[in-house]
Order: sequence, then structure tokens, then C-alpha cells
Amino acid sequence: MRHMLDVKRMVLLRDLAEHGRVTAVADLHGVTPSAVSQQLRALEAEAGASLVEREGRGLRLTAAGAALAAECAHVLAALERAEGAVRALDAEVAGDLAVGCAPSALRTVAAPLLAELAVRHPRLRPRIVQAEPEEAVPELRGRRLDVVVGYRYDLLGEPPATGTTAVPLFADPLCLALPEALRPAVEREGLAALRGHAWVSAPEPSSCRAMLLHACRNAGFTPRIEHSCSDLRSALWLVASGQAVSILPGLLCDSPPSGAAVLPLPGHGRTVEALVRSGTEGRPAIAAVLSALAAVTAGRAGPEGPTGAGGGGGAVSY
Amino acid sequence: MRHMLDVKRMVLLRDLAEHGRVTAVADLHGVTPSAVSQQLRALEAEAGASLVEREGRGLRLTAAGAALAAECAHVLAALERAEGAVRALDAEVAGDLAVGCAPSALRTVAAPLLAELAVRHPRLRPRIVQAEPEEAVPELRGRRLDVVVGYRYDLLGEPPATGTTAVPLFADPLCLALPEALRPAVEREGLAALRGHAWVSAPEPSSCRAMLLHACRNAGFTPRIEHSCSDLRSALWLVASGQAVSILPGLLCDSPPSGAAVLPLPGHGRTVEALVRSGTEGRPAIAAVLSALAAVTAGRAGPEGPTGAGGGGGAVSY
DNA sequence: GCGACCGTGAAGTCTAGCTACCTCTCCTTC
DNA sequence: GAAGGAGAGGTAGCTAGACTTCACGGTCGC
Repeated sequence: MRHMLDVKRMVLLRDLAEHGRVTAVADLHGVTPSAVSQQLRALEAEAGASLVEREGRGLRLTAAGAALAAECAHVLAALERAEGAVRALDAEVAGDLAVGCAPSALRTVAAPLLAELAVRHPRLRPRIVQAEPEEAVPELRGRRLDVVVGYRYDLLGEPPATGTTAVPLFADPLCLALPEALRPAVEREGLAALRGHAWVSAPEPSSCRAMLLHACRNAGFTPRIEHSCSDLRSALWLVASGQAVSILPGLLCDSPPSGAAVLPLPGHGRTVEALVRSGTEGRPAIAAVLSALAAVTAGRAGPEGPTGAGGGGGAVSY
Repeated sequence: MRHMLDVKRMVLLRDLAEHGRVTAVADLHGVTPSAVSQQLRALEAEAGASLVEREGRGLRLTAAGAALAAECAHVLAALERAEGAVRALDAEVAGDLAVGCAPSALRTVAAPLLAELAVRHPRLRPRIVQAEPEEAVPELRGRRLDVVVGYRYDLLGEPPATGTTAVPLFADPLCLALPEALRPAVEREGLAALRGHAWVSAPEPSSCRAMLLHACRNAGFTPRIEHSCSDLRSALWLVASGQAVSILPGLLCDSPPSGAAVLPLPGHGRTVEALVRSGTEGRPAIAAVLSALAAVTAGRAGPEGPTGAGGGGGAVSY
């Protein structure tokens, strides 16, 4: 087999296409920038075309580089399917499986998922790793996670990361959490009634915090975020004590402590979804998890009504 | 990127699936059997399953091994398409291109092809390599050839090699070549009239020789193949001198020397076709060759009538 | 049972990829 | 405009993975 594009090098190019900097790619792969640079030059030799060019003190992909980076997803999907073809022959769903889960979905999704899987596939050993989608997706693509329970805010409208396939689970509206005493004012005047109040949200950077800012800006003011709380469920205690108000994912407002009121905030929702690497959907262990996820979330309204138990309804690949 | 199936190792497995012996795969790749054995064990570790098992003094693929070998073609096609995406950006059709051609098609296909390409794409440097399909196809899959002009006998009904795509060019019937003096007897009694004659054919192993044997067996006798001739066109000189009869591809019987008669032999034909690696059909240089091939062979009747100039009509991938 | 063939294991060799260090360029800041 | 910082890339040296050589065990044919 004479000459051949190297898959690992294509992955480096793909990651460069997304992050734009060699240093970032190097960090992502746990190597030095020099190694990445060398591998990219080797890839250029294999491809017979220049793939990157300097721009300022950074890099830019050429048209050929961008085209090659885009093709990478198909190659990786084919490799995943190849691995799946081997796994598909295992008689039983078993083995280790790393599942990343957003903190807000741990209680409502991950916990019932573990229970369900323990019944359905006792020899499957799922390992739950708490991680926000921003951290979890690179882990998924780097094959250190196999499934990610994450979310995307509908307003942002961004597609799933390339090379991943998203299976929507259910819609999760944002909710306004406020001390019970403030409820009448808000029901009268809306969000603007909380203009001067102290707010609590997640520390930067956080998409939840961004959505809070967005909602308040829509209501005509910039919120004074005095407190930050990486465990947003705990933020409800601040709210209950009357010290702050917040906007939180509905998932966290299941059982608010007494003293805290929760009001739905229409128009600002997110979709909770399962993410897998494209090409792995067919693997028995992955399919089993997707099916169990569909089962344990079947009670909640799906993005367009309840989703079927099949689990594949509405999957989107990129 | 943690853990990943290695493409080169998958190719070894695919070749093992076809040849059945480690030694053959090793020869094909120009390495020692030990190296192949080691790489296969490494692949088993990557796949997490045993892929081969000993059977007698040879090897046999397990179900998992066969499944993985089958997936190899898709991965390679994806890689070819990736490379094609880079090539597609070249403004002009140019560069080196290795074209294998069966000896019998050199005059009728390769020569006009070169002329046509010289006019259409002066900066393309096609290199013609004479080779029977049996030798050319491994070279094609090993990326040492880019296009192969070959043939397959319709009777055998075997598909193209996995990982290659075949574009039919035209039908080439077999012809009976015999001294002019024998023509009346054959027209009276058919092939059986030549039962006792001396025959000339290609040296073993040769599919043309196999078809000769097949045709004679159908006529009720086993031919006495006295002479062998690797250049079958020259065999016509033996026929013209009255010393032998033969069954030859029609392509070689264009202009028989005086003294030799040529009769079509219905039912024993072959299809002349262009072979490329699956996934490379879209590359500009490859597409240009396929289009030029369609043009220079447009005069001949296609397998089901003349093929369109598009060149893609009836392509079959495996 | 002997020899030939085939696949595999162990030890040595060699290549290719990585690190560490340095240089160069470009952008920012004072 | 000089100085500093950030990022990419080149070079020498090291390490790990892949290949070769050699030797062994198993299987088939004579």
C-alpha cells in the first residue's frame, strides 16, 4: 500500500480547522505544538497540496485544507462503523461505557438511566462522568467518553459538533426562580420588576449565565449578578432565603425549597439531548443506552411532543 | 484521540480475508510474514476481539474478523474521497497518472486513449503499464496504479475485486481463429471439427486459456494445446501458417494475417472495462480518463448497446 | 515418520514521531 | 519606536513502534 492519507493527521487538521491555533490542537492531543506542526507538514506531503498558510501570527486553512478537514468526519464515521461491526457480534450488551452528563441532568436523566441499564443489561458497566457539554464534547470526540447527555439552547441555534450525532431527548424550558414575596410584582410587571435585584448565576463562562443575560437584556435591563454558584441547584437556597433571584434550567427547579417560587420563562428553552460519535449509533452498547435514555425520559414532552421509544427519532449528525 | 483502529492493519486483514494465507499478504506488501502476524495481533488488541484463528496449517477469519475486513472497503473509500476533495480543487487536470492496460486492449484502447488525453489535457502525464487484470488489480488496490483497463469473462460471472469500481466499456466476443483451409469444415460441423487439431493459447495461468478449454469442452472434446504464446496477437501467425487453431479475444482479431480466418464464437464473450479504486471516481484526473475512455470506445457496441459519453453508466462497486 | 510449509515468538535494528530548545514573525503595549 | 509576549516552525536527540532475522511448534502430504 503505497502512500496513504494518515487518519490521525487528518484529525489534527480537523481540530485545527475548529480551533484555529496549533497550540490549542496540541493541548487537545496532549503533545507539543511542534509535533502538531510536523504532522501537518507530513499531511501536506501526503495530500500533495498546501493545507495551511500563515496569517498574522496564527494559521489559516487553505481551500484544500478546509476540504480535507471536512472529509475527516466521514473517514472517522467509517472507522466507527467498522469497530461497531465487530462489537455487533457480541451476543450480550456488556463492557465498560463512559457516559458524560451535564450536572443539571444528573438527577433527572443519569440516575434513572443507571437504574434502567442495571435492569436491562446487568453486564454493562456504565460509568457516569459529570461534565458540561463544552468539556464533554471534546472528550466524546477524543473517545474518552462514549455517550454525552448534554443540551443546546434553542436560541443559539448552533449545530452539534462535527463528527457527532445528536438524539433529542426532551425540551427543558428556562425558569425564573425568585423569593415568594416577589412573585406578585413579577406577575404584574414581568421580568423588569427584578431590574434592581441581586442575581445569582453560574460563574463565567457558562451558557446558562449567557442566557440569563440575554433574557434580562430582552426585558430592557442588565442584571446585577452579585453571586455565583457553580452548583446551580444550590443557588435555589439563596433564592429561598430572599437574597437573590435567578434564571435556571427547568430541570433544576423540580422541587424548589419553600420560600422560593418558580415561574416558567417562555421563549428561552434548551433541548436536552444525547450525543454520540457519528457511526457509533449502531453499536449494541450505544444503542442500548440510547434506548434506555428514551425510555427514562419518555414522560417528558419531547422537542416536538413525546419521542418514540425507538430513540432514533430526529437524530442529527454533523 | 485515545485508541483507534489502524487503517493499514485493516488492509492487512482485508487482504488476508481474500488470500487466506499470511505469507501471501506479506508478499503483497513486501514484508515478512512475521510482520503481518504481529500487526494482526495488534489489530486484535485494538478491536478488542479475536479476528483470526488457526485452521490446519493456515488461518481462518472469525466472524468478527470477516466483519471488520468487509468494513475496510468503506474506510478506504472514505479516504479516497478525502484525497479526491483535495484534488478537486486543482484548476487543471494535470499530474502523473498510472494506467494499467491488458495487453489485448493496448492497441484498441490504450493507444487512442493516450492520443485523446494529449488533446484534452496536455498537462496530464498518463503512464501506460501493460498488465493482465490478475496482476493489475493488486497494483490498483496498492495505489501503484490509478486506472486499470481490464476485462472479465461474462461466463465466470465474478464481481470486481472489493474496493474497486468497474465501469463497463464494451463487449468483446471471443473469436475462433483458424487456417482458411479449415473454414468450410467448421462452418459445416462447428467447433467439433477441430477436435484433433493442434491448438495454441496463452501459457498457464490465463483466463483466456481457461475459456478456450471451456468452449471446447462444451463442444465435446478436450483440445490438444501444443503451443503456447504469451503474446496472443503473434499466435495468429501460427494460425495463418496452418500450424494451429486458437480461440482469441475479438480485440486481437481486428486485422488477421492472410491465410487466417476468424469466426465469432457466440456465448463466450468478455466485457472490457475500466477499474478504479472506489471513491476515486470523482477525482478530476480519474474522471477525465474515464470520460476519454468512453469517448474512444464509443464506436464499439457496449455491453447493453453503446454506452453514453458520460462514462458513469453501469458502474459497479465492490 | 520425514520433509515441506505455514504461522508465531524473541531479540536486535531501524525508522518515524515526539520533546526540548531555539529562532523568527507578528502583534500589542508603554 | 522599542520591548515584550504569543504563536509557528526548524533542529538535535531520544523513545517507541514496526520490521527483520532466526528459531520453534504445528499440520499436512508423501
